[in-house]
Amino acid sequence: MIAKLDGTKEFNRKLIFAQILNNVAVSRSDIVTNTGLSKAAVSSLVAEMLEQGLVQETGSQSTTIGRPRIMLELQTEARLALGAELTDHECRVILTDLRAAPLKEVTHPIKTTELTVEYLLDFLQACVTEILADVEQQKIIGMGLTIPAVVDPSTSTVLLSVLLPWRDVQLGEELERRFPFPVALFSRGNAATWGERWYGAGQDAYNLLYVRVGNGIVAGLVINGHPYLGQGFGAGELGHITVQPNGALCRCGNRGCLATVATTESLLIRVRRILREYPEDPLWQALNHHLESLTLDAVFQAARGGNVVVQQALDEIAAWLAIALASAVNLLNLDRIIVGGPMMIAGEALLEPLRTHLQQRALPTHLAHIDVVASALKENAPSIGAAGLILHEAMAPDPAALLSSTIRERIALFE
Amino acid sequence: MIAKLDGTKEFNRKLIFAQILNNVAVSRSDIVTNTGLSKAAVSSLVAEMLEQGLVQETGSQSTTIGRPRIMLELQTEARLALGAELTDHECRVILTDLRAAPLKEVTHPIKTTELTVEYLLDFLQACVTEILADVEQQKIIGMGLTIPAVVDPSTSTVLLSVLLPWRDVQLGEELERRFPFPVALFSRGNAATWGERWYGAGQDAYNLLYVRVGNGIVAGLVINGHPYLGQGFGAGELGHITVQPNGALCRCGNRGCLATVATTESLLIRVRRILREYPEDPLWQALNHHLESLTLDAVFQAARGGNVVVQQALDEIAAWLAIALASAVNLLNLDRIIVGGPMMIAGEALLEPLRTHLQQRALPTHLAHIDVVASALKENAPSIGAAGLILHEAMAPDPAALLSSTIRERIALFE
DNA sequence: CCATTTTGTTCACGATAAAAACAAAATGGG
DNA sequence: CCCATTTTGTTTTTATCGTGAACAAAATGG
Repeated sequence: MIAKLDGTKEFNRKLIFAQILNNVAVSRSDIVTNTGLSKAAVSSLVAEMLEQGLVQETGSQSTTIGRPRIMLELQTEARLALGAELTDHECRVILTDLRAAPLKEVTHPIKTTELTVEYLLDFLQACVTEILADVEQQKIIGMGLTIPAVVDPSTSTVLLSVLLPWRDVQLGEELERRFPFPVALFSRGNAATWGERWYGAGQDAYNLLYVRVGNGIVAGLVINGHPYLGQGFGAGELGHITVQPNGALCRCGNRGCLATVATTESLLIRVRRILREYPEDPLWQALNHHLESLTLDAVFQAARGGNVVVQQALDEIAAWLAIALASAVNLLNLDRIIVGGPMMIAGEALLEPLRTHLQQRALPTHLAHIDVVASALKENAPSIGAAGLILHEAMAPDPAALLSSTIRERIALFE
Repeated sequence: MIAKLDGTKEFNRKLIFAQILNNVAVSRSDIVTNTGLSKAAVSSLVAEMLEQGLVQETGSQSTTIGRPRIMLELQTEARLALGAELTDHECRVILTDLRAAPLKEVTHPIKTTELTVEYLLDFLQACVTEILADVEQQKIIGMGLTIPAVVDPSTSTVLLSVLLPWRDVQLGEELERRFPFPVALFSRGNAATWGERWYGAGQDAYNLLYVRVGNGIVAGLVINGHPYLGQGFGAGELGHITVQPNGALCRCGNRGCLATVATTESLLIRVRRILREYPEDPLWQALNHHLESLTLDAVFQAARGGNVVVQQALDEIAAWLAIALASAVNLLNLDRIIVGGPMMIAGEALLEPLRTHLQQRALPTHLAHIDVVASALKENAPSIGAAGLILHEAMAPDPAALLSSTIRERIALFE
C-alpha cells in the first residue's frame, strides 16, 4: 500500500499558510500572485484560517489606486511547540511560537549516577510541567525531544548511545503515556542541524553540514533541503573519518580517526606541548607553572587575547578538521558548513585557519559554492531544531516526513 | 510562483502504471489492493492505457473461486528510449524499451584531434540515424546523452570537462535543433550511477555510491533513493579526498589525494615495484624481463591466475580506496557501494581486500548495513542510465525532477 | 459624482475520485 | 443442470474541490 500524495486541498492550504508564515504581512492578492492559485481558493482557505485563529487581518494598506489590500498576519502564538534536550547532565525545555521563536525556557542540571529511562523521563516531565504552568495546554501542537543517541524518529526508538546506557529502547508508548500531546524523538545532532537550517546559520543553504566539535565530533546533514539520516539513522559520523592512515588507535578500532586529533581534549594536549617551547608565554603565569592545571576555559580566554601558542594549537586542529571537511565537500559539493560545539568558543580563531586549510584540501570548483560559518543558535540549536521539526511537519508544504504517520496526523495544524 | 504538486489524476496514473511496469503481470484488482485507489479509478485509468497501447490484456487467470482476473502486461515496446555515451574516443548509442532493456546498440570509435562540439554532435547524429534506421520515430520518447563532464541537466549546460575542451557550453538549443525528440544531457558518472540504481547492482538500495576506478576516480551518489548532484552539480569527487596528509602532490593542488595512489596508473607502478623483489615471478617471463613493457591487460590476466605480486598490489590499492570509501560510509551511512571502471576487471581480487580494509576503517554499526558489490551493467551503465532517466522522468510516480520543465512536458508518457 | 482600478467574495461549472450499485464470469453443492 | 456464492471489473451516482466569471467593495481622481 503506497502512501498517497497529499490531496491538493491540504497542499494548497500549506502553500497559502507558508506565505503568511514566511512574510511579515501579505494580502490575499499577494498570495494569489505568489502561489498561482485562484482568487476563489485563496479566499476560502484564508477564511478558514481566520476562523481557526491562525491568521489575523491587520488593517488595510492602500499604495496606489484601487481597493486597498487587507493585510494578513500570522497569529504567531495561536499554537505553540516544545523543544527539549535531555542529556546525561542537563534537561532543557523551551517553549516556542509558530515561528520557532523561544518564548520561555527551563533548564535544570541533572546529577545522578543511574541514568535510567524512568529517572530521566520523570525529570523531563517535571521540567515540562514547570514550563507549561500558565500556558493553555490545547495550544501545544507537540514536543520534539532530543537525546545524545542514534535514534529512529519514525518509531521513536533509541538505537544506540554513548552517553546514555540505552540501547534498542522503544520510547513511543512511554512518551505517549506521559504527555497529553504528541512527542517525537530525534538525535541531538540531527535536531541541531535542522535548527540551524531553518532558523539559524543555514537558512538559505540547501546542502549543508553542521559539525559539532567538542569532546567528540559529530555532524548532521541537510541534503537537497531535507534532513538526511542515512540507512541506519547514523549519518554524520565525521569524527571517525580517517585523516592519518597510521595514526593513533581510536576507541572505534580504527587508526587515525579525526576524533583522535581534533577534539577539545586534543586541543589541551597540543597547547601543553607547544607551551613547553615558549617558557615566557603569559599562559604560564596563569597556570602557576603547573601544566596539568591548564583548563579549556583558560585556553579559550587566551585565544580571545590572541595568544600565539593557543593560536598555533588551533591551527593544528583546523588543519585536521579541514581534511575531513574537505572530504565532505568534495564528495557532496555542499554549499555551507556550520561549525558549533565547545570548540567554537574560539570563534574566528578556529574558523579562519579552517577556511585557509580548506582552500588547500578541497577542489577549487567546489570551494566556490561554500561558506564556512559559526553556529547561530549555539546551545539552543538542538531544542529549537526539535521544536522546529514538529512545526515543520505540521505546517510546511514539503515536510521531511520523518515521523510515523500516527504522530504526523496528530500534529496536523489544519482540520 | 511555486510549482504546484502533481494533480492527483496524473499521480494516480503513474502509480497504476508503475504497478504494471514493475510486475510481470497484474490484474486490476491487484492494483487496487497495492495502491489503495478505488476500483472505479483503476478501471477507467487502465482503460485509457489500453487505448494508448501502453498496456495489454493477456488472458485470464483463475486461481480460486470467483471471476478470474484479467492479467495486464506492459507493452514493453510501445515506446522506446535512446541512451548515448559520447567521449573523446567513442560514441555509443543504445535503443531501449520501456524497461530500459537494450534492443539495439551502435558503437563507433572516434579518432580526431579537434574535439569540437560541432564535430562530436555530427558524429552522434550519424550514430542515431543509423540505430533508428528501421524504427518508427514517433515511438521515441527521448534521448539521454552523457558526456565525461560536469553538467547541469536542468539547462543542458556543460560546466567543465577534463577530457573534452568544453566549458560553459549551452547545448540545449543545439540538441533541440538536431533531433526531433527531446534530448537531456547528463554527466557520465551520474548517469552510470542511476543506471546501476534502477537496472543494475543497486536496485534495492536506497543510499548508494557508485565509484568508477580507472585512470581517475569518480563517484556518483543516490541519496534517499534519488540522484544527488550537489550544489554545483559536482558531487562525487572521491578521487580528491585526502588519504595521506603529506602525500604526493596531485594535479588539483592538494597533497595525498586518493587519485595519487589508487588509479590504474598507480597499479602498474606498484606491480613494477613489487616485481623487483620477486625475480622468479612468472610475470617476468611474459615481460621478457622488460619492466616498462608491462601492460594493464597483462596485470589483470595475471590477477585472474592468482599471481601473488599483482594480488599484493591490488591489496595496496584496496587499502587506500577503503580509507576514502570509509569516509563516505561513516558520513552517509550508505547501504551499498558499487565498484566499476577499468580497475574492476580485477573483480573479486580487488573487492575482497577492499571489504577487508573497510572492516577496519568504517564504523561497525555502519558496516552492518552495507554491501560492496561489482557493477552489473559494466560499460553500458552510462547509456542505460541516461535512457533510464528519460524513462523515469516520463513514467515514475517519484521522478528525480532533474530536467527542465520544458523537456519534462515533452517526454510525458500520458496525455 | 462617477469612471476606473484593484481587491476580495460568491456562484455556476467541470473535473475527478470514491461509494454503491450493477454486470460478468468463474466455482461448486444440491 | 441450475443456482447461490464469490471475486472481478464496469457503470452510475454523489460529493468535493478548484477555476473562471460575475459580482461587490473600496479606494482614487478628474
